[in-house]
Amino acid sequence: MNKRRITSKELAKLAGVSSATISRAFSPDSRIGSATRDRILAVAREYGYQPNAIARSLNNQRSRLVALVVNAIGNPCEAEEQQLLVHRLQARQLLPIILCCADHDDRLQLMRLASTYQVDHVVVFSDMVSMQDAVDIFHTTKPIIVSFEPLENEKVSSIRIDGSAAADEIIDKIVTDGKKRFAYLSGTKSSWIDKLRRKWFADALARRGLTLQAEAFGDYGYDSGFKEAVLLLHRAKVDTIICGNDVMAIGARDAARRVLGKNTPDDIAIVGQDGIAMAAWDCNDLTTLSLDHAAFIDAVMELIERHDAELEGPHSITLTCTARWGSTA
Amino acid sequence: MNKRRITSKELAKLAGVSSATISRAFSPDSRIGSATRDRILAVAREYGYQPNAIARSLNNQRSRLVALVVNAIGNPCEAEEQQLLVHRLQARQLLPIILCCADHDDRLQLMRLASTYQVDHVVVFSDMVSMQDAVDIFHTTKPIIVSFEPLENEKVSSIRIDGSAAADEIIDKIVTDGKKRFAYLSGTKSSWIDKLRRKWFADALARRGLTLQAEAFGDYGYDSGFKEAVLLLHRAKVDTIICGNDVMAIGARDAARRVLGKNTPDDIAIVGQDGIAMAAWDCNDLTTLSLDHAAFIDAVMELIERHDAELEGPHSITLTCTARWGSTA
DNA sequence: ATGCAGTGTGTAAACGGTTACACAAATGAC
DNA sequence: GTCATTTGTGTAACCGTTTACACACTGCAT
Repeated sequence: MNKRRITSKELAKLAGVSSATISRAFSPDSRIGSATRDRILAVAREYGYQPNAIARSLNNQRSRLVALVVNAIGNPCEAEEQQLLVHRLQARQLLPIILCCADHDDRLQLMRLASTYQVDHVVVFSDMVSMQDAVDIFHTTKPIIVSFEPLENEKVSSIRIDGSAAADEIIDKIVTDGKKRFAYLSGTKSSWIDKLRRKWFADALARRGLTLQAEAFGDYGYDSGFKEAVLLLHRAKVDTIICGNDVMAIGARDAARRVLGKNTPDDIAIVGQDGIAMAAWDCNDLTTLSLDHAAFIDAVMELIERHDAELEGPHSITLTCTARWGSTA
Repeated sequence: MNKRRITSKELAKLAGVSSATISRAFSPDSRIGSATRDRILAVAREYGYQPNAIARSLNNQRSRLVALVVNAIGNPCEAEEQQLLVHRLQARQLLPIILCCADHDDRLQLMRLASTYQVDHVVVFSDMVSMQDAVDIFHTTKPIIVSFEPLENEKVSSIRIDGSAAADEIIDKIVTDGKKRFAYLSGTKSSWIDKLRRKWFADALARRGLTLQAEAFGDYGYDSGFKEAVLLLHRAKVDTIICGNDVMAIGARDAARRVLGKNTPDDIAIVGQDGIAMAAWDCNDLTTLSLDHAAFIDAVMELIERHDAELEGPHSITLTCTARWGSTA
C-alpha cells in the first residue's frame, strides 16, 4: 500500500509512448497530437500520475517556491498581509515557504537553507534582517528580493512606505484636542521601519515646534506595550503615547486604564500603527496610522510578476498611509 | 553578477577531486579523509558552494518539505500553534510550505500541487478538509498525515483532544453563579472539531438536566461573533453564550455590552475556546476552555519524528484541555 | 516526381546531486 | 614477507523530468 508514485517512464510504457511524450502531454504548448494527449491524460488519471515537481524544478531551473521571511506568524500586524500574500502566490501556482525565526544567527542559517532549495523569489517582511545579508545569501541564485528597506542594489526591489502625511493629520487632531506632551513607544531598537515611523511623527511634531518628551522600546507584543506604558507614565507626565504598532497600543491603552485609571481620549491619547482588523473591534476602536494591506500586497505581487516576466532589474513602489480614526485619540 | 550557483562538478575541478568526494564532504558520516574534507569545505566556502537541495531531494527521495494545511494565517487561534510548529520544524531542518485556502475545491487543487513536491509530511490543521481527501491525494507518496480527525487509516496519525472535563468545570461554575439559559455559537456548520466541542458542553449540561436553548453559526471571526450574538440575544432570552473560539467570544462580549448593554459576568456569561494569548489581555480577560499549545505542538512533532524514524504505522495521542478563568464567566 | 514546410514522436543528453561498486594504498597480524 | 582488513577515492549509474535534435510522415505546391 505504500505504493511508490508512478513515474513518467512507467506511464510511458503503459500508454505505449516515450516518456518525452508524457512530458509533452503535461506542457500546455508543445507539439503533440491532441489524440495522444487525451489518451495520455486519461491513462495518467487512471494511475494517479502527476509529474514530479522536484525533478521538473531541477531541469527547469525554476522551483516555483517562494521564501517568505517574517518576524512572526502569530503577530496580527503581519498576519493579515501574510495571509493575503499566500493567497496571491497560490493563485499563481507558487508555493510559499515560511522562514520565521527570532534569533538573528538562526535566521541567517535558515535563509541559507532556503537558498539551497533554489527558491524563485524571496520576500523579506521582516525588518530584522539586513538587506545586505539577504543579498549575500541569495546572490548566487536568481531570486529577486522584495523588501521594505530601500537598498540600492540590482537584486533588490523594494516597497517604500510613506506615512508622513497621515502622521501629520493625526498629530494635528491630537494637538487640537489640547494634548501637549508626547511619548513614542517603539517596536524594537534595531528595526529599520520603526525608526522611519518614529520620524514621521517626530517631524509632524517638529513642524509645530513640539518634541517627543519620552521614549521607550518594546517588542511589538501586547505585554511589552502594557509594561512599557506603565513605566513611561510613571516616569514622565505625558498625555499622548504613539505606539509602534496596534498591538502595543492596545497594551498601552489597557495599562493606562487599569494601572493609572486614565481613559482615552480625555486623559490620554493613544495612537497605533498598522491598521489591523483588530484595531477596529468595538473593544479597541483605535486611532491608527493605517496601511492599505491589499494595496501593499498588490505591490509585492507586482514586483514578483515583473521578475517572473524577466522584466529588467529591480523596481520600487511607494505607498501612502492613511489615518484611521477611533476613539483613542 | 547574476552568477550561476557553482555546482559540485565545478567545485570538484577546483579542489582537484571528483564530485563524489564533494558530496561526501557534505555528508556527516561517510568515508572520507578528514584532510580532504577540510580542504573541500574551505574551497566551498571560498566559492560560496552549497549543495543543491532540489537535486539532493530527487536522489534521496526525501525533500525535507512539510505541507501545513491551515484554515487561515491571520486567525490568532491557529496562529500561535502555527508559529510554534514552524519553529520546531525549522529546528529539525524541515521547511514548512503553507497551504491556506478558503475555497474547498481550490484547497484540493493546492494539496495536489503540494503533493507533486514530494513533501515528507503533511500536517492538516484545518478541519475543513476531509481526511479521506487528504489520504487520497497523498497516498501515492510517503507522507504521514497528522490531523485532529481520528480517521482509522494506516496513513493517518492523529491527535485527539478531550475537553469534556474542562467543559464540565466551566458549566459547573456558571450554573453555580445562577445562570440558567445557555446558547452555543458554533464556528462553522461543517467543521468536525466544532461539533466535538459543542458536544463537550452539551454533555456537561445534560449531566445537570439542562439543554442548549439556542444555537447559531459564525465563521470563527470577530465580526461573526458580534453579529450572531446580537441576533441570538434578540431571539432568545439566554444568559450564557458558549463560543466556538476566543475571537468570536470577544465579538459576542462586545455585542452584549455595546448593543444590549449587558455586562459580563453579571448579566451574561461568555465562554471562549482555544486559550489564545489575546484572551488573557486585560481588555478581554476571557474565561476559556484552553488547550496547551506547547503540548499540542509537542504531540505533532512526536508524530512527525516517529514517522521520520520510520517507526511502524500511524499513532494517536490524546490531549486534555483545561479551564482558564477570566472575568467573563 | 521532387522538394519543402509542418507535425508528431522517439532518442539521448542534460539538470546537480548521491551512492553501489571497484580498486589502490595503507595498516596490521602473523 | 604474505594476506586480510580498513580507508580513501574515482567511475558510473541513477533519481524523474525536460528539451534539442533527429527522423518519419503528411500534405501541398511545383
